Amino acid sequence: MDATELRPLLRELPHFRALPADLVDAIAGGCKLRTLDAGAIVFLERDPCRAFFAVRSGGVKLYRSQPDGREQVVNILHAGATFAEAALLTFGRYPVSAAATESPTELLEVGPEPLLRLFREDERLGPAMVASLSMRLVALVERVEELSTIQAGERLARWLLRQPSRMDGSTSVIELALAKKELAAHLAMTPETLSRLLRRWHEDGWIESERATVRVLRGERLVALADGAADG
Amino acid sequence: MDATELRPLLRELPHFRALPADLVDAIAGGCKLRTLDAGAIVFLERDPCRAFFAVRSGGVKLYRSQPDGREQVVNILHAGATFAEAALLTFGRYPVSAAATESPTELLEVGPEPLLRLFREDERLGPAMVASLSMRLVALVERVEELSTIQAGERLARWLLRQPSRMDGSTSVIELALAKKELAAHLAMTPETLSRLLRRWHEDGWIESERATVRVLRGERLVALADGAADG
DNA sequence: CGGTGCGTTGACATTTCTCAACTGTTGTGG
DNA sequence: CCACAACAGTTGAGAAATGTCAACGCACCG
Repeated sequence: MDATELRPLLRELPHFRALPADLVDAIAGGCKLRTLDAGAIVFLERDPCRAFFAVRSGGVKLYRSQPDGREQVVNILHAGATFAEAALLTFGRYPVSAAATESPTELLEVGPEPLLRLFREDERLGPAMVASLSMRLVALVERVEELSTIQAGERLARWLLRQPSRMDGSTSVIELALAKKELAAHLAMTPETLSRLLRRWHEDGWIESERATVRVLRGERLVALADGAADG
Repeated sequence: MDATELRPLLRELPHFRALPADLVDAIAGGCKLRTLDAGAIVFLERDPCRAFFAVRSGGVKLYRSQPDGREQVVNILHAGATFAEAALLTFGRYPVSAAATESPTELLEVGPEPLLRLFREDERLGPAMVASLSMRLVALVERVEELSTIQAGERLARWLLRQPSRMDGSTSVIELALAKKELAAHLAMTPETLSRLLRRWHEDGWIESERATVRVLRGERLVALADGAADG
């Protein structure tokens, strides 16, 4: 895998999309490709930060291990996403742990030198990274907003509304990118509660749920729930 | 208020701390000082972004208005904090609303031109802003982690542990920077639940709570709760 | 001194969790 | 290719935490 093959990959990343070819080539020279099995650890929180990563295929979860042994999943990333670039530029230590969730998962590993050099040499990289960090910040703010809502059904409705969906006639179809167990944790509820919510909405006749697919027959119900309507 | 008076103020800001004096002077020339009463709106979400702000005195809350009229407080800022700088560089629109919470609240308003010029001219500003954004990102991740915990007492314990405190003998004293009503909203619980938790812990004899002051007599109880121990 | 709003308390309703059992799917090894 | 193990998901019953509603005290501000 040489720089020629890596270049189109890098150009897909939000941080580098706007950069000229020669700079992308420069950074491609410092990359390594890692292939992981599900469960493999990329790094642990508090590890010294040696590189940042881009997901080429598969999936990666970022999580924090809690003192009682539970783990809190902070984010789940798929192809095209990058992570830990901020840690590389600032803290020197990773603030979260990262592990692959699929087999195989291919990661592009970018060391500090090319990135730091780039940062100095191209003044467009700074604003680009600020932009991409800002978008994550906004996404996190939305997640906080979502979690601050007290009713479990409202949290789920809000989450569903923010998922990418395709239309099939008048029903919108959402493919769950997470296992239901993980989705439940993400929404601060138990898998049982998630299961019961989906069942109740199904019995009320306005969603269909099969495997990892949710079909919303009446979107206005979802919006009403997300806006705080009691779910009767 | 001329650049000479503004300079020491700017040097206190995380983004500009490391910059040489001449650049700070340059940016100080583009600043305005605004004095607000409690409740005054600084900007509304979706407003076009004209400037970013630094808090000189008083307090500012960032919040999102929800469709049903409730408002979700995203953050509360005091002297030394900056906000909206990322929006200024990237989105063109504010993602949240901002309003003063105290009378008087003094804000330093920094327009886009000096900041953008600085960004181009000094390659240290980019990494500095990335660093400061990263710290906010980490703080938000911690808040998500906090909110993802199901037990209200555990959420409160975690929040208390992250607050600045001064030691008084073997007890740590925490001054609440928020009204209890707002703290409850911040922790996704009702004011009643917050009140009952503090009372129960007081009856159990390991905290004292008066007005906006909480004295933790036995810190290990707090840590145990934050680590997921049942609160009996 | 009277209002306005925060904070507290109690009684009650409800949601949500916990625990346990069961089902279905997936992947593995014989 | 089948049997079996492991695990996600579902369901039910009961318990516990937390929200709701209403009333009251208390501080702060005009």
